[in-house]
Amino acid sequence: MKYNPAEIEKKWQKRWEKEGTYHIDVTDPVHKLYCLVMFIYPSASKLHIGHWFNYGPTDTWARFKKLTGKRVFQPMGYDAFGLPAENAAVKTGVHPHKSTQENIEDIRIQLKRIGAMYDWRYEIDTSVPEYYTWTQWLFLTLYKNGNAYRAKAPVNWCPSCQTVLANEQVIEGLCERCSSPVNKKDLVQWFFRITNYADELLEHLDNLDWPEKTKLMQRNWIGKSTGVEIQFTITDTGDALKVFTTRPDTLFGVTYMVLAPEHPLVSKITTPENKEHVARYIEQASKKTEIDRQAIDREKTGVPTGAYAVNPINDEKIPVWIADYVLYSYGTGAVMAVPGHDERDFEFAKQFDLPIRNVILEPGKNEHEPLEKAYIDEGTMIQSGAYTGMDSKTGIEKISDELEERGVGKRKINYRLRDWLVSRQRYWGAPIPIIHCDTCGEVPVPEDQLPVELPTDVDFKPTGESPLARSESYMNTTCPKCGSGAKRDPDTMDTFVCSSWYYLRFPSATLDTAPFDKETTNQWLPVDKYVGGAEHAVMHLLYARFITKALRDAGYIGFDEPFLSLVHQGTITNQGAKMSKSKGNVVNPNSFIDRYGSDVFRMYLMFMGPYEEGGDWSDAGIVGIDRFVRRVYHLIIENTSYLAGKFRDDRILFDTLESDARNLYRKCHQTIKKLSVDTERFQFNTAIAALMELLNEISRYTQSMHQRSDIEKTVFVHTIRNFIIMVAPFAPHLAEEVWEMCGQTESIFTSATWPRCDESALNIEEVTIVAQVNGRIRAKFVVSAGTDQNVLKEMTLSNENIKRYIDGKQIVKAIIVKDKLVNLVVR
RNA sequence: GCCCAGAUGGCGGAACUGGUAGACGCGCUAGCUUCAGGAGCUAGUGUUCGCAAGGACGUGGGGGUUCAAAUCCCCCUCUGGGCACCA
Repeated sequence: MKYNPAEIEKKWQKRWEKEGTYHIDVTDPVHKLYCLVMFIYPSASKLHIGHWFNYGPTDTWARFKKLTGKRVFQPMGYDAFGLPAENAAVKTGVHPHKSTQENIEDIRIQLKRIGAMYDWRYEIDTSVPEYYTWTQWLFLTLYKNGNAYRAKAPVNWCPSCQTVLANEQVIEGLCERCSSPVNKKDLVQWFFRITNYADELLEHLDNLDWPEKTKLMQRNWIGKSTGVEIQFTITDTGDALKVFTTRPDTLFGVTYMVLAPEHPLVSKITTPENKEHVARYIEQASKKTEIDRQAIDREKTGVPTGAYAVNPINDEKIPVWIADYVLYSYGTGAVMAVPGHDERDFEFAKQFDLPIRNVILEPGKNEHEPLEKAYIDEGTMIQSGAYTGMDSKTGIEKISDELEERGVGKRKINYRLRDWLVSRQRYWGAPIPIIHCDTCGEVPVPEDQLPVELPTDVDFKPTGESPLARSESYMNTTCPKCGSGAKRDPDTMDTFVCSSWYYLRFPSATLDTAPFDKETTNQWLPVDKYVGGAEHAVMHLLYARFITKALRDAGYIGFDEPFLSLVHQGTITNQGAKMSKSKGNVVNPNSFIDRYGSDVFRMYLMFMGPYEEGGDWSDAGIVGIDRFVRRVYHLIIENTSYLAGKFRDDRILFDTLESDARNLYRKCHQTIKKLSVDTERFQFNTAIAALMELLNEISRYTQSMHQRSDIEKTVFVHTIRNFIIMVAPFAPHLAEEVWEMCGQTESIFTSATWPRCDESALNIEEVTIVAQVNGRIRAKFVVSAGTDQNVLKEMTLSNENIKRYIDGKQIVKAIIVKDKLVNLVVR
């Protein structure tokens, strides 16, 4: 019989579905394990290799855990709101609801072909009212707790997408979606107060089993810095000018001040003769795109305001400038410039011929040498009044103390993280459940009036104004408070809001009275293993952590973190480039599934290399996995007479085994050990290699099966049964089929348990000793393990080839490592 | 510019706390088989010198530590990822 994956895979997928093999009863949390892959974005109707690489291996891990006795909950859903669907709709005229639902239909069929353990009864779709009702509930919950607010702020605007963007969605000054240059605009927008949680988001990273790289990215994004807010005084007006610095030790080196062009004090302190220049500069700065502003190699620009400020440490009068290298959104929007010890200030000072003062002496340098560039590290304080001679580290503390005592400074912590801008001027998203009333102001839609349904009869062409604003029937409503006529909020939510809480929804996917059942949620969450792309390191993953904490504080859940353990699959590239439609290098998995089957394809993806590294796509080796799978299939067909027969006995005593039965048994248990460790750690490539090694050994063993003794046949059956169970997570359909051939009637995933390693069989009995002379290998010999060091030395000395290298020489030293090597050092 | 990760045969990749470099697979070579299919089996396969025994060289480049380095330290090159005037 020939291995026919198409037939076998169909058969088992049908049977799993019919029997509900992977159904999980969420009311019973005993041995629960919540394994989650990032749900799918259904913008295109085809699964690509990246999806398979995400879902296949994760399913392997989940199946492994199931076999070890866990009750694995593995759901799947659709992140269905979002710009790509809407942009496609603008182009094709097909309504995004229609295209999204059609895509989901296609995608579901393809997902099922993977043959993963998804419990489809818990499927979710973020774009349907059954889901977004609760996205709106989430918004209102944050609103009630002061974590959602509306404010006017300079925000990122994508002129192509015609909407605002969160900071996280601006990549190098370009829109994350469409790569257009992003502008700043002053707009009233909705924000989530993620900065309230900045410190906790930073601190809790330490407890998470996440890739260090990802934690580091989040730490950098949060960007905590400790310093002092120092108050300078504007001489003419008496206004306080506050600046934040991490280097109060350089305070004696301040030679000018700089305000961000947007700083409110600018208009007040600018002297009449400078008004025109300043106004022109502000005008120009506001027109720049983020790219222009951020280009680091660009020359610094700025203009003096004509005002002066007084340095509180030495009463020195210094000029105040405005320049766009100072960001209004960070700290106080103003800086004290220390050109001697800050690269940016140095560059600016050079540009405008401002004085540069050396106040931190670099170790080994002469105080009177002029600075060639800013010295930004620690050193000895000089020209610093009473602080001269102090090391800068101490100086930071001492000067901070003095400023605090005198009431002109305060220690402060600043974060780079900004509040999350969640409103969007687009159509295909969850409407913001707020009503604007002329008398009552902002009024939240009462919960019992949710959902605020997204109307379908809207012209969603992007114009920069929210499409919903054009729908009178949508916009006009009554105020829930006073009953008079009022307007709905015309914006929709960032799709990252939908995905910031979906993991909470899964176990309660069908619940229609609440976003999630409190008890079930607290039992099944946090997610035990979360798998998805590293591109979400700071967006989705940070948002989800924040939402979890906010809901905890609102009293809905009893845990701090949503994802205890995180794995990122690597990226599969093609010819070195990320696969994308525009590059035309997308590889369609379907041709491989048709030819080799799902088992072979997913296993090949796992065998290609380390899971977390990904790699460049090549189908060159897939035949290797195909051969492996067929060899397994044929090996079992040829031996069913033993497998289904009387040789089943798991109580084999290793000590009674001899020769190759002993070796096979040992190999079997070595493999069990390796598979258990490697599969747990997502090291699928080496796990599969170990399975191949075991198969090679079994094949050799079976060549003389007919003349083997009963005990030898028993060892064979024992090994092959364990082998099938170990193959099962990697090639589930194949495993079911051969398991059935062995006379089993129930699914391997419900009837088998992951084998336990017989430690007594692992003792290595023979070892190869490497004999070296001066560190170079000159001979090898096999001895039994534990052979005495002196014996090893004697054997080395008497070795013919070794003799050639030591004759006539003096042995200075002999290094002998038990069971490993002998190294003779001769002169 | 700064931070992080990496570089191993013709190819994908293995290698525990420094102790046989190249597991496993692809490819290639030879042989055997077959109801000739994109099949199976056996042996070989880092480079190089040699009939062989056995040498020399070898983990991006250069230095170092050590009896011993893919592994530890320093410098450099390249590749991938992140941040990008955050004071």
